[in-house]
Amino acid sequence: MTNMASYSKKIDAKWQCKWDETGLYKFKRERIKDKLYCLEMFSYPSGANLHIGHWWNFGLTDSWARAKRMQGFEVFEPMGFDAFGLPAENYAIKTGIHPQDSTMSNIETMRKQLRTMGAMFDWDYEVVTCQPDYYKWTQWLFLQLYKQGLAYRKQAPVNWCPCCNTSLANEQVDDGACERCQTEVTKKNLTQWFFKITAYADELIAGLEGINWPEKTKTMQCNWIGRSTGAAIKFNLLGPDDEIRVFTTRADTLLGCTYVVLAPEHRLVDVVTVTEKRAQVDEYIEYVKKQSEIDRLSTAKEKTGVFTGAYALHPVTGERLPIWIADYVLVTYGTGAVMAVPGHDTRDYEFALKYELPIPKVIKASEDEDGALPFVEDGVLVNSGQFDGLTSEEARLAIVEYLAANGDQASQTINYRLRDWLVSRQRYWGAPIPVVYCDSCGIVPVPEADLPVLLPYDVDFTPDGISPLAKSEEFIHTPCPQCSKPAKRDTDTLDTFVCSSWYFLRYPDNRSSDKPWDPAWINQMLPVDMYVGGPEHAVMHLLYARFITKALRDMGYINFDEPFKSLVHQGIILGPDGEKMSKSKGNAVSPDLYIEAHGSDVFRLWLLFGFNYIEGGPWSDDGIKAVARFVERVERFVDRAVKIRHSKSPAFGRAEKEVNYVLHHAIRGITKDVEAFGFNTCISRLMELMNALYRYDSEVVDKDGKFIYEVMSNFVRLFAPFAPHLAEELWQSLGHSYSVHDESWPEYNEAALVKDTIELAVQVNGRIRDKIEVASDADEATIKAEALKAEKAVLFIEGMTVRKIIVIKGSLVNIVVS
RNA sequence: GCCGAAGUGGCGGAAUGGCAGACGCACUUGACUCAAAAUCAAGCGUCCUCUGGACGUGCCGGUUCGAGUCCGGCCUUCGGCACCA
Repeated sequence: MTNMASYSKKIDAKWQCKWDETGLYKFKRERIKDKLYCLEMFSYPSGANLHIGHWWNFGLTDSWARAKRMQGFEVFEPMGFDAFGLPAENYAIKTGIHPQDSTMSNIETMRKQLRTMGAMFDWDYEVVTCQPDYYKWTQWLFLQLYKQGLAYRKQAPVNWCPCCNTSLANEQVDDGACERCQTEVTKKNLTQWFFKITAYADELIAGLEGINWPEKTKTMQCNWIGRSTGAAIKFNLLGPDDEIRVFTTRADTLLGCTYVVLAPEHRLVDVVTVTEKRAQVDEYIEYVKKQSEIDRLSTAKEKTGVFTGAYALHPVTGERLPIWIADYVLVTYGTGAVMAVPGHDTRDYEFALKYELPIPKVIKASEDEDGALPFVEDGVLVNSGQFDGLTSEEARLAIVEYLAANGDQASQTINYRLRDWLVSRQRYWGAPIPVVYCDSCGIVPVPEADLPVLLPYDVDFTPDGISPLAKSEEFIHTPCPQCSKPAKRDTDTLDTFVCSSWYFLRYPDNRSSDKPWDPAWINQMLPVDMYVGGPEHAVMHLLYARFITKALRDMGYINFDEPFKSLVHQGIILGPDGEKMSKSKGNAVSPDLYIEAHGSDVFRLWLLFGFNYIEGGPWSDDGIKAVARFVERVERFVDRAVKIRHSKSPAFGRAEKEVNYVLHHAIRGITKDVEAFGFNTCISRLMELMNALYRYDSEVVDKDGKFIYEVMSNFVRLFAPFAPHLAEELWQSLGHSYSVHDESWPEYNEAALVKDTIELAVQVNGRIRDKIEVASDADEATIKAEALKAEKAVLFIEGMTVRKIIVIKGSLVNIVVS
């Protein structure tokens, strides 16, 4: 018996040390030509130990990257921390422990824990977003966007989370509630900084074409951007010299417009409302304000509105159209005003019925059909004067053209659902916005030479809706960079999504101190070849990162258009109860006990084997023992292979051929499956190979020990990405030299996959009746003849006429009879 | 309401239009053992008149020699969008 220690976490530690000492996974910059940038979404340093989600994301992606490394790629797999953000600040409010202190100590814990995972992270390239050497460049990024006019400040009603005490970007509002704490958001009028992501709306859609991302994610981004083509049409007011601009995708229904609706918050409401209606209108606006965002957006709710007493003029007929205000028109979409066509829009229809407004029909399904209203599809125009008889499609062009020619009253337009990205946050634990306000000079960006604008340590961050930095006298007061007169700093911090929208650019050049990165180097290292992270970032982070990349490209700092060439979303491992894991629900499962008991590779193997990576599912440890058993089987067989290694080698016979077949079948399968993150089948193939080896050992008396040793060596190579520590140990036990991870990936041999004889199923009329054994190179005629002789098949053929025989090579024969 | 994905044994899950349930878990039986554990071996979709056969991948239909897979219609679950003009 070879004296090998059986696998445990001691083996993990042993090899982790060795890897560190030998710098095994250090990225070799000179091999840039073969680089493969494999990135996992970096994590927020929360206090607790690593959870299953981290393992699932980092550990399994690492297995993918390890396979790639063995296939000859120089893998760049960095790790870092998205360290700014609310949880640390909230924790501080509760406990008095400063975010800086808790974050840095959490990071230390996580670093240690991540090392025990045994991933290939190259810590030389770590980034920590809350450190001045990182956020200096986050601020730099802000200044570049500002210079380009892509960062601007405006007063607007913004989403406000009363619980987080801060404003939120549109993307951070989920069903009218704060994405983070589920508190209902309210509106607040504030002057805030925005990034002009809308300037890239079209390109953000177009860029989706060329990247290897899940279709679902692309669709989500596309929907989020919400591009719709239509027309802008002007309605002059009766009386005041002003106009209402509306956006519509249905200019063809213009002649059916019987009133115009403004959102209650629309600028013109105040202008048009007549004196007699003023009280009613004001009252209505008050009523709307009191509605919650959720109620306001509910489609189920009955629409309400009020007549302003004013009229607009129909751009074609000149007819007087009453101007209403109603809550079903949103100030945030389009122009905040609509032309109401009750005959052909369900919402306008409902509203018109309720307030007894006329509902004419201007579109028919076809010339001779006459359906009920509202009819919302395209059709043929009627009651539309000169436009009668045109199809909707034709009319959309004709009507806009006519109006354009007639005093520039309309134009073709594209409208987007996407809003500019609000980046100001009234919180402490973030990167300060590098801007100074001077009474004489106005908005003055902090000169790049003065960066970083340091986040002060001693700050009262009690949440009261006022930015904590505003309460720091030492922070706010600064001389104006332009005129040196006393001025004040911006007291808001940047949305943490700003930090994470460029970190992948910093990793490869994380020590650069005079510029954020060296463009020549970054242009070689990027784009990221494989990006793996949760589907919850499908719009927010991934859209922001794409936008920032495109903006930086336009400024000449990088030369590529898309940051992430390929993207995979891992599934979510739920609690054993099928609910999302969370501390408060008490269904969180910690990996630690499993690792303590079985070692990190067994835990990793179980994650790989027990679930589908893309789908995830409820946690269960039912099979972890099976995996531990498998590992023991593997260890025992390594001993066995070493023992019989020098037994005499008979001719390479049937039994050896069978084992060889299973080996090459496994190589082929694993090579293909690992590519698509199909890890569970990879482990299955390895189990099959192990089963075949045991079968051989117990059935064959005259063993070919040298061959079995070779097979086992290949097994360990294939095993290495999935059980990195154990594989090193086994590799050593086999007598090979360090390191198995520097070995090349086995290649399969077509010839080994060709068996001497193969079993074919014999079907009669598509139902399996018998099996036959034929030579694998048998021709069709032979196979047909054999099939017709198959005993059990004959019973079903007798007395029938054979119509056709279909032969599927290597699989089956179907005899069609009648 | 619109868009998309999914639905396979008791369980996790496999199946380029070609032998459904690979690989495991759980379970049953046997070997070894004083016994247990471990290990090894066998069985394990349902039903029946059981050396065989019928049925079977959410439901109903279709295409095909052949459908879990393709097409049409439904049901359920999940995800996204939703008074978006």
